[in-house]
Order: sequence, then structure tokens, then C-alpha cells
Amino acid sequence: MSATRRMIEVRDADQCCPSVLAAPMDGVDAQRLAVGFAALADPVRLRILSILADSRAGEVCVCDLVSPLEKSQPTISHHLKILSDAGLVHGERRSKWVWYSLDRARLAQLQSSLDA
Amino acid sequence: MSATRRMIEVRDADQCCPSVLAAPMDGVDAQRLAVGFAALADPVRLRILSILADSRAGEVCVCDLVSPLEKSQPTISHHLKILSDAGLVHGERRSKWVWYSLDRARLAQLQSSLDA
DNA sequence: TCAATGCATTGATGTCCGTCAATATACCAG
DNA sequence: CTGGTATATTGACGGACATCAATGCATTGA
Repeated sequence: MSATRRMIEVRDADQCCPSVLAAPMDGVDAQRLAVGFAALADPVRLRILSILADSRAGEVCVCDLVSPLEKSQPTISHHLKILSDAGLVHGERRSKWVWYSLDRARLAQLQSSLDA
Repeated sequence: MSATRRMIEVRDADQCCPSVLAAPMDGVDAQRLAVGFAALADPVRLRILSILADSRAGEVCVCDLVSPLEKSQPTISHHLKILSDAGLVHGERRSKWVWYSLDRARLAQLQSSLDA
């Protein structure tokens, strides 16, 4: 899988944001939403999002996450892949480093699915 | 455990809603938030919340959940306990039935933890 | 070309979770 | 008290997940 290929699967505007409270949800919508919240259901991943949100440049490389989170580098990569599959972050390779940034729009979608 | 005892552990207003995006989160806050999102990270539980939100009286008994969700009664009870422990629903016994209702304030807390 | 660095993937391990059958508990009607 | 109904709990099973060591791949610099 090439680096330039990795973005095509990320998002489809229609399939992301049913509302929990607006109407009875069918199993398919519920399953999709559950995957989104599952990405948020881990303290390491929440802290990754938090660090990304707080970064000056809006992005950080993996090497800058390992030490503050006190997890191994493979573990951090694992969590970044889950966040990336959920559309919450995007990674871009620049020379030796991969820079990850937050997708605030995707986060807002999940948030709005909880609208009253 | 008696029915009247079950409410004491439910909530403490201070411990529920750190913000993901406002500042770097410590592990304790992240852990607490992750527990909240984990309660939302299952399609059956999301559909329970959805059914509760859509109910006329604002509450439904367990017996009204089993058939639409196509899960066994113990499974539904299991999910209701998880939602209850997370403070997202509350159950009240009235005669033979236990009526569950949505805690919209708790849901709003989780939602606001994703504020930009 | 070679060694070093940054990141991803694989494989293994222990733990947690969703599910249901069986059982227990609570309540009510008779 | 007895039987029936509604819900909760227990125990067991299979699958998913978090974690890390080892390894692979890509990039850079010498």
C-alpha cells in the first residue's frame, strides 16, 4: 500500500452520522456509529487526539507521541491506525516522518450524532 | 444488593467531563472519558438509547426492548446495566416492571467533552 | 552500498466483552 | 403459599482488543 493511496477509503459524507436521539436507529446505522465511538473508547487514543489538538502546528509525528504516552512505538502505531480507519486523524509521510493531524470535522460529526 | 441501594454509586458531577480538545489530558481523565464512550460503542446500546429517546412516555420496560432488538432478555439486561453504570440511563421498578429512562444531561456531558 | 532512524506489520499473550442457557430474585394474582 | 411473569445474575464460551518483542519496510546520510 503506497502512501498516496491511503486516503481514498476514508470518508463518504452520507454514511457517517445518523442521529442517536432523533429516531429509532436500525442495526446498520447503529453499527456504524458504534465503530466511531469505539475509536474514542480508549484512554490512549483520547490522549492522542488531545495532543494533536494541542499541538502548535496542528500535527505531530509518531516519535513525539511515544514518550508522553508511555507506550511502545508499535502500540502507538496500532492506535493511530484505529483512529485513522475511523477517519479521526490523517497521516502524511514527509521524508522519514509521518505527521498526523486531527480531523475536526469527523469529530464534530460524531458529536452531532448525540444532538438532542 | 437491594433495589434502593443501587443509585448511590451513579454520579459525581466533578468527575465526568474533561475536554478532549481543550488541553492535553492526563491518564486519569482519559480513562474516565473512555469508559463513557465505551458505553456508546455498541450497536445494541445505541439502539436502546434511541428507543428510549423515541418513546412517548420517556421510558420503556425491558420487555419492550427484547423483541425489537432481537437479543435475549439477559443480554438486554446486561447492556442496560452497562448504560446504567455509565449514568446514561436510570431504571425504576414499578410493580413487576422496571422502567428505564434516558439521562439526557449525562449524554450532553459526553457530547460536550468533544467541543472544539 | 551500508548503517541508522522512523514507522508499520506480524505473531503471541493475557484480558475484556457480547452472548446465551440456566438459575435466582422480585412481584403479583389467586 | 403457590404458581406465573418480569427482570437480574451467574457461568461458560468464542471472539475481539491492548500490548509488546521481533521483524519488515522506507528514507536519509555517510
